[in-house]
Amino acid sequence: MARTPSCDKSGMRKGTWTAEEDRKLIAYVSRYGCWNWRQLPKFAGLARCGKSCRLRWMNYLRPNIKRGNFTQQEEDLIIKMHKKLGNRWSTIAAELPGRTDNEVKNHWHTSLKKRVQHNTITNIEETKSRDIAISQVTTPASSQDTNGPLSPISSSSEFSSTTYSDQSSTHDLDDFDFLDGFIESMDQSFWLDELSTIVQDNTSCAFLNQDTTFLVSPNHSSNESSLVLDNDFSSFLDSYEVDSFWTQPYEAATMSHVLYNQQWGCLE
DNA sequence: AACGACGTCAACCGCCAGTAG
DNA sequence: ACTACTGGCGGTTGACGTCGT
Repeated sequence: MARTPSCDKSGMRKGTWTAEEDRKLIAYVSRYGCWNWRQLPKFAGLARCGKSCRLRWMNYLRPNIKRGNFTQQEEDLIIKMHKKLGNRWSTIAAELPGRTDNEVKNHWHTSLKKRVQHNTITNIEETKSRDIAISQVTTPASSQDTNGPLSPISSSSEFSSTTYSDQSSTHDLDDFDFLDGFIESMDQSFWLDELSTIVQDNTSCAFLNQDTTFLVSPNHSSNESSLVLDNDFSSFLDSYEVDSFWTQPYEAATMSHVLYNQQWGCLE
């Protein structure tokens, strides 16, 4: 069986995201989470591949993303960690609350790399000057004052302390406060209450088993309401020993957020 | 005003590791 | 052990804005 392409060439939008697409993605992920990025666009009503949605959410729409210029402290930390780790952008970004790996990577390539290269060249030149000065000092004919304001040694020391200062990071590594709030507002009782209401109203297709509560569609109505279990609905029912179910259609979005087990798996 | 060079950054692409069946 | 699939990562691209001539 051929592997399905990560992005469907036909009908999938590419390029810059519109405000409407952003709104749909925010609304969906904020409420239902990222239970499956590949399936998510269908439920969120987006003509995008899952990969594109994930990227947009992670790099731009996710709460607590810090926009704007990098602070001196952030830049120092990036330079220091890049020197230590290389191009491990996600690891570096993890030390910068609110910054994404993409943002850190871009900032490195557009700004910091040049600065570091320039400083390295400057440092080499200063080292050469210092060596020359030292050789002149050790020459019997020389009587220069090496502690003067233009001393290469003091200059090099200044470079070292300002550019590669080894400041210990005091960042709070727990950058997922928004998820804490998300979980608090959507605990298990929330889901069960929500579902019990639906079931009582008998307006949706749902079924229950001992451990898990699902809301599903048997593919009898519109395409929109039968996205997950179309192909193997009967075996799915069998596998969960369904006690009862209803066959009215419901909105696809409703179904997806009731799959709370996947929800917890995503957030853990 | 027009144009090209350059900088920025959102987004895409391909690859890889982990996982489930 | 193998295959299919997913999320994540880093490299790269291209659209857009800014600046200098």
